[in-house]
Amino acid sequence: MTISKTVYNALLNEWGPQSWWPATSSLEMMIGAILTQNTSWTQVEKATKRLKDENALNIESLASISSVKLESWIRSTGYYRQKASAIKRMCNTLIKKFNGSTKTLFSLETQELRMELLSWKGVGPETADSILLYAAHRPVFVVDSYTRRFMTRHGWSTENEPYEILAKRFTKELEAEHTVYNEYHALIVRLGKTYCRSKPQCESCPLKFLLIHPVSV
DNA sequence: CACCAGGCAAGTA
DNA sequence: TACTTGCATGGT
Repeated sequence: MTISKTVYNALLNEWGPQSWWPATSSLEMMIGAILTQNTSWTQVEKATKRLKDENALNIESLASISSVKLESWIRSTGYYRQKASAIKRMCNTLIKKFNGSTKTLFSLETQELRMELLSWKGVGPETADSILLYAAHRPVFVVDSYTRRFMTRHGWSTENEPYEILAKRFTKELEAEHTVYNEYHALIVRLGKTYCRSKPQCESCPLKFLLIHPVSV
């Protein structure tokens, strides 16, 4: 039993499946992935609800509405000008290159799809991999700030290691099942939100019975 | 008041 | 390649 698998089992046993990604369509998931960049999820929920209330959560609407309108609807998520233009560009690309359909986009092979997503301004490694995992159901591991902090604190990585190296550390030890990567990432985020913020609460952490000693910051 | 939240791109050396 | 800076609102 590898350590990463042991941690996964412990977290899943503690909290059960997290039912990520909380979205009812691929497009909603992709929009959410952009909106949540460096922003708390409650703000994303607010913005998403607004888009639904405005009946604008579809590719055609988002591609054609005015930037000013879209910016005002997603204002609460911060960086709203950049995010609005990223969303509009994404929808225009879907129309021009992929027949206005996320299914056509997702017919690409995983590596091709990753390259395509990364070529979109406003989509970096985490956003691309989130889309690959949670919308396209590909077996990739998402490394976010919670994952980095968790790995650093427990001696699984030193600081400033490249994104792909950290992701590999998980994928090497786990079976290549997208459902496992899905749950694991969501569980790490929950762990980080609950016990592993800037002020750690190791005494009550569900991992405390494992002999994993935090190593400072 | 400071600090943080499910990052990314562009500029500089 | 490796650092630095701008983007921006809202909650604690």
